[in-house]
Amino acid sequence: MQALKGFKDILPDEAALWQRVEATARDVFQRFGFEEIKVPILERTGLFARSIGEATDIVEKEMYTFNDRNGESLTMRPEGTAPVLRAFIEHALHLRRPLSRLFTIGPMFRHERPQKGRLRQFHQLSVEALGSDHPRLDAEVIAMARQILVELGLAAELQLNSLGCPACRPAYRQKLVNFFAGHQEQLCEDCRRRATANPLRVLDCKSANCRALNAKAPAILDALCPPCAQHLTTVRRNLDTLQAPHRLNPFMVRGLDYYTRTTFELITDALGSQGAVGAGGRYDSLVHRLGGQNLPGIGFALGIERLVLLLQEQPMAPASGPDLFLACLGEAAAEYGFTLLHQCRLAGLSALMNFQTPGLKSQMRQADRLKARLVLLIGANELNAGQAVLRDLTSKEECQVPLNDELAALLANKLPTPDPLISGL
RNA sequence: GUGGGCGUGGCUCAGCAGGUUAGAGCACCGGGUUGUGGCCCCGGAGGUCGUGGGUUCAAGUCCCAUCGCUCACCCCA
Repeated sequence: MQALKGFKDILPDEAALWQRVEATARDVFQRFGFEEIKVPILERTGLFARSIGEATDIVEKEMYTFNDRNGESLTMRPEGTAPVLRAFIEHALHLRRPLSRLFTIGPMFRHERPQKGRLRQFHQLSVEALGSDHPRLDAEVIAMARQILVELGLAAELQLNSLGCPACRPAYRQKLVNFFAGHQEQLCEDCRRRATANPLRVLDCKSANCRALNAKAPAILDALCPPCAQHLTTVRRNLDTLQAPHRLNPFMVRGLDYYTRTTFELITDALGSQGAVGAGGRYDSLVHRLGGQNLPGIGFALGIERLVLLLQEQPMAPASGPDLFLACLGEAAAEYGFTLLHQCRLAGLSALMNFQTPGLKSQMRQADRLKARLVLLIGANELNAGQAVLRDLTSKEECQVPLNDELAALLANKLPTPDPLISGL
């Protein structure tokens, strides 16, 4: 038995990093006024077909889609925006606040060939801000995405582009089609196909010939209508105000059809061929397209696996172990220790003991390998004397402590330095 | 879907041009005088060499197939 291709178990060591990612993100979300929303993993297939776009790769060949027992076509969500917007519309959240700031954390599914930083079940921090088309919102959301990386101690380049709106993009698209039609022989095989199907895609082709040609192609930034151009300018100015350095990348294209105007990516070179740790953009007509009011919005997603990969490349602080290890010698001591163990836990300590009660040396070694801070030694002598030996594993200091009902509280007081990150949750 | 690399004890790997009981490091368990850890020393447990077929007197080592992992392409967080 083994996990499915592209599906991965997250073992405890790695899970610790996940917790750090989530805790950091939640903290940032909270400060920016974003609230959590939890939505289902399974949705009707039509939701994604309508939102992501019928002709996208995701919808055409990457979705986990199947019929349920009623014959209805269901899909494991390939991204977070569509389900969140569905819930937003279904529960009329726009009536509760003028601007809804939502985030969700969870698994997404795409049937792709796995590679570094890409799995069939992957996880995202997904953010949506609904109800405003103000460029300050763009800047705020983008700055928030960046801030999560900053607070994780990660570096990434922020790239920005605008894809225009229904007023200007179709015309630009046509200009591109015409341009590429006149230079077909200079395009790579893939791009000849893209040139008509999805001409924007040609712009981010990696082949040298295409890139050379792209440099001469009509630029989207020149084709933006005045409102879109103004929007982009203001977003950039606001990003500068927030001291969020960014680079304009007119060749940046998104894989989902619903984006309008602002798009952005957080790029790193440490993830193999997967450059983006996060990406997003504005989608001013999506809520309406999904059957809701005509409400603008903007969102982004950060790939948790990718963030964890980046964190793993950094020097890691050694994991901390339990506060206390109870080394019990003999059955009577173990019996006593088992009760004390529980009292210590109720008093707020993380505590462990070995139920088999092997030799003391063995238990000491175990305590050491667990990275326990204190060891309390209880044997027949201690039970008789009513005093046990408490050893600090780092300082090697030992002292006698009374075996009474106050002991758990006394031990809890001996450890006045809780981890600030954990206690802040 | 396409292409490359790889599949040996829990992990990282070594196994030379095919030849006796398949090794190491880490991790794990035990011991180094009777009740004290981290270093060191000694010992122990743990492997159908991914799977199936084939070649051969003999295959972890060669051939074929298959499965899986991995990296890249496509695409994407």
